[in-house]
Amino acid sequence: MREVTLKQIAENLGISITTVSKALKNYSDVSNATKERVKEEAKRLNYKPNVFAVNLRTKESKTVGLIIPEVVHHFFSSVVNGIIEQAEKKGYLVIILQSNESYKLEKKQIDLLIRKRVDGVMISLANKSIDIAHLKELQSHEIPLVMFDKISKMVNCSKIIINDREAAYNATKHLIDSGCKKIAHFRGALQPQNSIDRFLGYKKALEDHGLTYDSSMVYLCENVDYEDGRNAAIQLLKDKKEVDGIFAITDMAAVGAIAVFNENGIKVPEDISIMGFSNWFLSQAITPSLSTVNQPGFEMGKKTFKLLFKEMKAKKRGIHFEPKTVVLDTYVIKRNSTK
Amino acid sequence: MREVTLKQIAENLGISITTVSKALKNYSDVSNATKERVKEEAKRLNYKPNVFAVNLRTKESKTVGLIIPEVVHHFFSSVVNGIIEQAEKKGYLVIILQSNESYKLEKKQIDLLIRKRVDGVMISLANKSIDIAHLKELQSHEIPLVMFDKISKMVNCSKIIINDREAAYNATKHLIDSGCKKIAHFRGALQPQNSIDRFLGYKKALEDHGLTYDSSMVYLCENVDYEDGRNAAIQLLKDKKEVDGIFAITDMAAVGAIAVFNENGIKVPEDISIMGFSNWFLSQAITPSLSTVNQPGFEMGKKTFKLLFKEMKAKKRGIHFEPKTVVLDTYVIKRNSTK
DNA sequence: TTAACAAGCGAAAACGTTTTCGTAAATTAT
DNA sequence: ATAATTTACGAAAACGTTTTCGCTTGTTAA
Repeated sequence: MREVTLKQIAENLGISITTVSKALKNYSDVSNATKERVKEEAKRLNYKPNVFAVNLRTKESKTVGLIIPEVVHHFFSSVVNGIIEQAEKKGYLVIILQSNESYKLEKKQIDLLIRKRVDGVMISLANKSIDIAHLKELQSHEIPLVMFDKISKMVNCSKIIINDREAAYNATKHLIDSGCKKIAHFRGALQPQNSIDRFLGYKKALEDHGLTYDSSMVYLCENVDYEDGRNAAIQLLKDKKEVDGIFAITDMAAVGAIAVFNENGIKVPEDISIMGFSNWFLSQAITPSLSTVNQPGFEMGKKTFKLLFKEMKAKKRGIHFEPKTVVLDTYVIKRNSTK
Repeated sequence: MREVTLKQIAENLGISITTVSKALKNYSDVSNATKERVKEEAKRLNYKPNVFAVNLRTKESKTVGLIIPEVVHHFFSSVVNGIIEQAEKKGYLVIILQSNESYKLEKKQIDLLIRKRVDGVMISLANKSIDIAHLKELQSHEIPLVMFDKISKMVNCSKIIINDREAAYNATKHLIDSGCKKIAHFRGALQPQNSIDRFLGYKKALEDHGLTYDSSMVYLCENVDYEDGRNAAIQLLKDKKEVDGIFAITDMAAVGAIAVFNENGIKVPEDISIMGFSNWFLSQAITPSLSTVNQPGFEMGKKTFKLLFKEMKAKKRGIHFEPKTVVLDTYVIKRNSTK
């Protein structure tokens, strides 16, 4: 049973391959009668164009690449969801790669995508990605690039982000408004822009509201996960700081902290208020439910692909595309971990 | 700036395209001297083979498809993680599609993957997939197929599963061993095999240990999520059943139930023991931490790709591959939601 | 009546690789 | 010395499309 090709159809109908190809693509120099005959035969034989040949001819793969730090992560999987949904609508498939927060791996995967000749790339940077040579390399191949969430200001491309600084400011302000005077911050690693921005938002909020910033109130959560949150909370208890509020860089870290306080008979929010970040879907399921900042992952994914699509389309038509930066809205969600 | 091709290299070196191609692939009928010259020039020009042409010629894409019910799901994202890691090691890229638990979408996506001429497909079925015509279609195109987790016995292909029935049996037995006499079950939808198997394991465990099975003790959780777990628990309270143990089909449902009991002053595990299923990574973070059954997602992903790889290799060599079914181990994890 | 034009179709090149087969030169065996 | 074999290379076909350009017809305008 051979694969059915244009040639096959052409022979069956006694016409040329050219005409068959044109008929299927509704070229105007094919008569309606022939078009119908061709389409019917194509359907009868269950013809499916050989994408390998189409790719070679048209020089596009109708495939895009996506690189994220980790797949097993609620926020990123939400983004993935938004991206593949939107991509499928436009007839694109998505190849997903994981950098595991490693620069070396990220570099390797960019190279993989270049070799694969994807039509575009979306990326959220690994924490350890200082160098951006690999992204420049990508751009030198004229492959459209869009960055989201964890971006680098050094790369000239479209970006979809939230205003981390403002969001963190509002989160901290929420703690202040609810009466907190001594607010600690569980911050993320030192490199990532969003970790820096959230820290700055926290600091600015304190300063704007007459609270003095104290660097000893800032605890480092390198991996911003549950375990880090636990450790930071334990350290905070050891330090015997007078703290009545914590702004944690992620919901996971916040949940870890809550667990430690629960175990030690410290009441949340009576003794200490806790604010998370991301609105992870189960932050409402823990006890007490977690106040947090909504971070719209699904929306970010949709928007990211949409922008990439526009850029790919512009490139195909040979017109210049000026990179855009889109800032998505966030808002504070008050639950029971704050007063 | 033109793309660099074999032709380019050949012209630079004054030799034929054939020889260049062979040199890069270490054919034995090219002298070492020429090989070195070619490789050096290739490196100098940063030559990258045009995959479109390679695909067309070799009839393979070095790409595999993966269809899962949902991306935003801890278990599935763990599987994805295992799959893409393993695939990358073997030089394959992974296209991920989401069926959203819809048969229609699943069918459409199988069709997409056929058109894309992927070298193999991995799938975990949507709940509503009764019909398997689309999978037969896939197989008629001689595309290797491996199913995992949510499988259909009607399809003759390799499968990676856990023994849901046995795992559920052990989970229920754990409740019985800890002294529970009246054990309810929060079951999943009626179609999926693993939902059926977990129910059967629960039932068998009761019967084997002198407890009578009572169908009114079985609550339906269609989507097996947090909300469903809450609703089932609320219904159970309304029913005023004398229940001292619950075996929930997923950790999510279990967590939902715990939340309801917490809110109603019912003590877990003193008043009622709760057993989950999956070992979702934060089931140890809630209060009380959740006893559950470990479901090895990452391992399942790795194993799934490995098996697919074997089958693809066999196909390439034209040798028959006999489908295998691999059953992965599970074990009960005792935490604080059971006595 | 001839010139101009439109409609409908096909030949052929091109995309860049892989692989089969042929052949000339160099080497070894007789 | 010739015959047999090995070594190293290249011509050319093939993979299945897309698209340009040219060639017939038949139709309309002058």
